[in-house]
Amino acid sequence: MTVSILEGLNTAQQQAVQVVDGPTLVLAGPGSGKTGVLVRRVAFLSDHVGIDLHNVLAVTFTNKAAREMRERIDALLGAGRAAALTAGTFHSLCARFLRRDIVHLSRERDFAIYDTDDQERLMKRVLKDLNLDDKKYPPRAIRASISSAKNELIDANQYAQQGRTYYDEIVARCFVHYQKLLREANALDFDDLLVETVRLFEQHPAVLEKYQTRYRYILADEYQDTNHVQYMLLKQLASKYRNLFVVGDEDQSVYAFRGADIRNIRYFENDYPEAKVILLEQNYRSTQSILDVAQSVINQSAKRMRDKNLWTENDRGTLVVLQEGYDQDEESYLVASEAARLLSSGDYQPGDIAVMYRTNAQSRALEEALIGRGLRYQIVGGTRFYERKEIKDALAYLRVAHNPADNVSLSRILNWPGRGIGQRTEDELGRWATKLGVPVYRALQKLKNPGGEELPPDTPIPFNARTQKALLSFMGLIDSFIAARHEHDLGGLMDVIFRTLEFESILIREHGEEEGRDRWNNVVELRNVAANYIHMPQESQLPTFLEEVALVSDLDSVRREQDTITCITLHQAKGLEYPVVFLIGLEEGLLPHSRSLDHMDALDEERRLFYVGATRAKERLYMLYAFRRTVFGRTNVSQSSRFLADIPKELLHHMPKRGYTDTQQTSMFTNRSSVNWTGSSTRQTHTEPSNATRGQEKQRTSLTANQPQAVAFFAGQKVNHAMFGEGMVVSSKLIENDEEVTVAFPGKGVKKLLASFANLERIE
DNA sequence: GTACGTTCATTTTTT
DNA sequence: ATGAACGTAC
Repeated sequence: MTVSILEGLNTAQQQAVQVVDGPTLVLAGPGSGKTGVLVRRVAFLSDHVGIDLHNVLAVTFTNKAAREMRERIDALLGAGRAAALTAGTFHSLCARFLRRDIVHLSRERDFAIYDTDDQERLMKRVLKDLNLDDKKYPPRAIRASISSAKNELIDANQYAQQGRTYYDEIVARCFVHYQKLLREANALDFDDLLVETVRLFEQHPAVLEKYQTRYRYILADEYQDTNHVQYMLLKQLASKYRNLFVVGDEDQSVYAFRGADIRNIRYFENDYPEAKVILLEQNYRSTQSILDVAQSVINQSAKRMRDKNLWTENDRGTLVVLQEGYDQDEESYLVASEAARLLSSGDYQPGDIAVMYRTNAQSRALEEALIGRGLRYQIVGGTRFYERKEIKDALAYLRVAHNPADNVSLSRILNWPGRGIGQRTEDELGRWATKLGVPVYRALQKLKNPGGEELPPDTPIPFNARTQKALLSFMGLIDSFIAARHEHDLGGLMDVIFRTLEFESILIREHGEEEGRDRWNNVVELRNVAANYIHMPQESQLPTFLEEVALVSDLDSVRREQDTITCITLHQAKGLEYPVVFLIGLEEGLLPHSRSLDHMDALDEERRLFYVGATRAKERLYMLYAFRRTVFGRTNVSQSSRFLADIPKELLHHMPKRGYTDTQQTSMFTNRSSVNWTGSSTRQTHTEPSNATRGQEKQRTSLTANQPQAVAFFAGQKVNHAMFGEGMVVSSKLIENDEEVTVAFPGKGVKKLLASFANLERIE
């Protein structure tokens, strides 16, 4: 039995798998098989050491990783065995702990979980209450400051005490009030989930003891990405048995922006001086060529604690390709062409190919190019499914039905769909509720029943008759949903809500026939998710659903489809691997991102991001950048990424520049509205090219073929015009028997000119 | 209070 | 380029 668990592992891997007791730090390079090690270690503990998996806790980076771990354990040990294992992200685990032991917090059992958007809405309320100008103090920034403070386990009082600047003082005041409103709404934000768990453990040693005893063995993946709270949690949980097994790679630390601290690796060695340190340096994933390129970039990293010596027995493989596109459209066009070429060679399937980029915005041009080629693709992330407006609105109704104190959700739906309750009324309502010291919902209840208990009889109701009527009818709606919650299961409740509101008609009224339908389809998809909860007792369906919706990221639901090309951000790509990888947008300002240019640490993180991207590739790596790029509708000449300069020339196959392939053609023919932006981003895939797209392919081919003879002007060329003076050609294309030249004239703008009329003079 | 037009800010990256 | 936020007109 043990043999099969250790089979095919190298010495270091076997060593890691077989550690029984004591703290262990595994420093694992990319592609070193660390997931396999984690899985087999769990299997080993179970089958060789005889540990009940009920006593094992595995912290993973995504819920998807947890699910995959379970599947692989089942595959190794037999179906169902992994069910006993506790596995999940810090956030889901903490939510579970809190849910179970919430009695210790002086709060009701059920709490709402506020995501970033909810937090920001609440922050707006905070600023309003404190009479602060949200122009001067952007809710986003305040939210971010508070979030980082929480990640450092700094509470509002401490923040107030150690605040130095005036801005800190403002944040401190917001922090205090923000927490107050959160508690009133019976809500915890993302950060609170972790912070409150640490506090729970601090204040109630018995509770901590319970978990310490239960989780005799603890494993944590992606340790380099833990922040301070997470570090504390691990420390608390592991302090009894000290069987903490962490796996990480400082070179792949790319989450400093959310508080991740690489130093946690060093702290680990301080906290557990007896820790075994195991290095996994052999890479099984990539070809030597790819690894060389990745190494040459990461070796320039400013300071690394421990130089790893990554090596592989894999073949050298094909050279890494470097190519410049004229602009982002051509860059994408080149990607699509090469992808199409690889696919037609028969060596690869769409699922073997991934395109990676720094920012989500970069996926647009890419998407158009892929559609233009009729390639199937999926965009991971982007606008996340659960962040779509229609989904959030639908969820808000469910959340209020579950927890009427949830003021943020209530305010979201107060006037959606429009029912004559405007800003004035909402503000008034908020003030009134504050005065009464109750959640808005309770205030509304009093409006409904003025004779009721707590309301002093002489309290004036601050609304006129019409407004009052609107508010009361809203209340009727909410109360009917609250009632429905007890009569129906989750799916039934959704049906009631969507039918009563006439959700579909609202969406169509607001967004028009086509987009409205798309949005409604998203809502239907949400409704379909309810089916997953059908086996649960009715009363726990809604809370469980709401919790999972808040904590499950889109990446968790990525289906690894074999027939779509994956488009994904570098961050999300961490931990994944593909035979073919395109890294696009390798330019100064993008990678490294402009926001990181002034900070050395941030710059280093960008470098690691590059490294992460490059090491996702197994067989073929393409690196692209564009000569010019349009950002915010403004076009600038760009410079290739400084990281490219760190790669020795001989490691690259530098593709010659192509003339400007007139990608304008593609955009012209691509009917933008046919691109479905509203569908669930990870689920939706472009299936087959529309007729229009097919026709376009034909035209495009013939155009490209004729172009060299026919086009007299090309991009980048300098020209002189009688009226506008000197300018530079942006693009040129054939129109019937003439040529339309787009020229940028400095100070005079971009003009479209017909070659036969404009009398353009070429300048060399 | 809403409907429309205009301005303006917006893009890191995520649980 | 796109969408949210603000202003003016009903």
